[in-house]
Amino acid sequence: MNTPIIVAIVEDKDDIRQSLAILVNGADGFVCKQTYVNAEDALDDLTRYPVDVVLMDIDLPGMNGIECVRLLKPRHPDMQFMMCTIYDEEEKVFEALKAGANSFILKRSSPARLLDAIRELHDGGSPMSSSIARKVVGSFFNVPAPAEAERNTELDILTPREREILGRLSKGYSHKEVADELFVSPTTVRKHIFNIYEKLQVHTKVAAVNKYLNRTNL
Amino acid sequence: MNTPIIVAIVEDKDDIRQSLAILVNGADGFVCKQTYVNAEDALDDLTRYPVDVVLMDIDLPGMNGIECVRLLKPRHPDMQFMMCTIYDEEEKVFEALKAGANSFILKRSSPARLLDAIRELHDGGSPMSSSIARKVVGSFFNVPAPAEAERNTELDILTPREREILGRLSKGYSHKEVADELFVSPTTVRKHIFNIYEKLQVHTKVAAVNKYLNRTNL
DNA sequence: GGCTCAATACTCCATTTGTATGATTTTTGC
DNA sequence: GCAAAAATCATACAAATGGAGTATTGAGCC
Repeated sequence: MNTPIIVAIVEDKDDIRQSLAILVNGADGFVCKQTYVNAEDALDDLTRYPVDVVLMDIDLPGMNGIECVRLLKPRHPDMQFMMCTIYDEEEKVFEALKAGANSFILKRSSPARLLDAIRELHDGGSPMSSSIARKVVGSFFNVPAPAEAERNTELDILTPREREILGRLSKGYSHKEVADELFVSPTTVRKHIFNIYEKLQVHTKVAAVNKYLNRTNL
Repeated sequence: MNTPIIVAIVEDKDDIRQSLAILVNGADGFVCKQTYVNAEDALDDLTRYPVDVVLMDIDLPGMNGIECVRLLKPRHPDMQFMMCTIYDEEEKVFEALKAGANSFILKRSSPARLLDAIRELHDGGSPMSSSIARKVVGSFFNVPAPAEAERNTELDILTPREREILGRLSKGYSHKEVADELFVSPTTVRKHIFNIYEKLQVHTKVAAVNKYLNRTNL
């Protein structure tokens, strides 16, 4: 046995998370030292301390597992994400695939099957529960139009001008730089920003930009 | 065991075809009375006498297995096609999926796995060898493969502590809030942030967070 | 006409942040 | 054990930012 497969678990339910950890740690060739009860913690920690395979629950309090994958995958393309779900909800599956998930299993899968799946995933496969695979396979038959991304309705309450300014803030511009670009006074920009903060219920640039970029609950 | 799953086999190589038939007929709940050595015969016969599941070789003399599926599937939408192939050739996989194939397995799969797969297929699943699934899954996530070479190496030059602080900044925290969370003085946090700015070549929080979140090209 | 809203603009003030310089203690790699 | 890297803290100053109040103009609506 050479180096074990390093596994992380993101699952809010205590019993399930612990069972999974025990299963993984009890098997030869696997080790799991990183478990998380929510996506926020996982995102933060896994960015800094990547692992080989992440077992990610989809339905998490706060940020869901799919969002978490969407943020983590670009940072660590080699990290493999196995989505764990109770039901094979169609939309979720495709959403997760687009976010960069590599594998899908139903929680009712047997322990042996789960371990096999982790190994397969680590070896470059994409193990999937077959009912989920059916949905994916079926999507090819009817040439699906790539669904457009879900918008953030919060931004709708902003005026066009406010969105324009917020967009520039998201690039890291200062008040003055935005003002120069839009040919208005810095005071005006500040007033707009103040109004934006009120509408979005934030108090800092970074928080506002997070909402603008749909990263509301990092 | 109620009604057995009726299986047909389309495979030009005598030894493989016969082994498969023996395997299927020897197992409880399966029966295979229809085997074909080419796509033309299968097309003709299966049109008149449909079965539950068809094990279809892709590389056949004359008409290939994919063409055969393309013609048969519309006539019998409930008939399930399991493509059997030696290599997981990418183009072939997608071509077959579009033709209406439901399942994919590599010929080197174990007999037990094959029988499981047939049963799953009949039960509405789409069992796939995981390396094939990987191709399918990968087709959804269109990151031009920053596999290893051109990763976001910028974050690698940060120390763990710096990444930790940057992570908190990305949530919209102020210097003081970060300091309180990490039990250090605000001065220390500011020093870290300053060092981060130098390494990332930025001068504001928003710009740093953008790099952290890989959003360089807004 | 009167009303509302968006966009523009100003002032004043307190706080936060960015930059610079310097220093001490821990950790880590060889 | 030593040298390098990382983490810690301090002081100081200038710039940027967040917050509050006020005001003018023009567009659209009833």
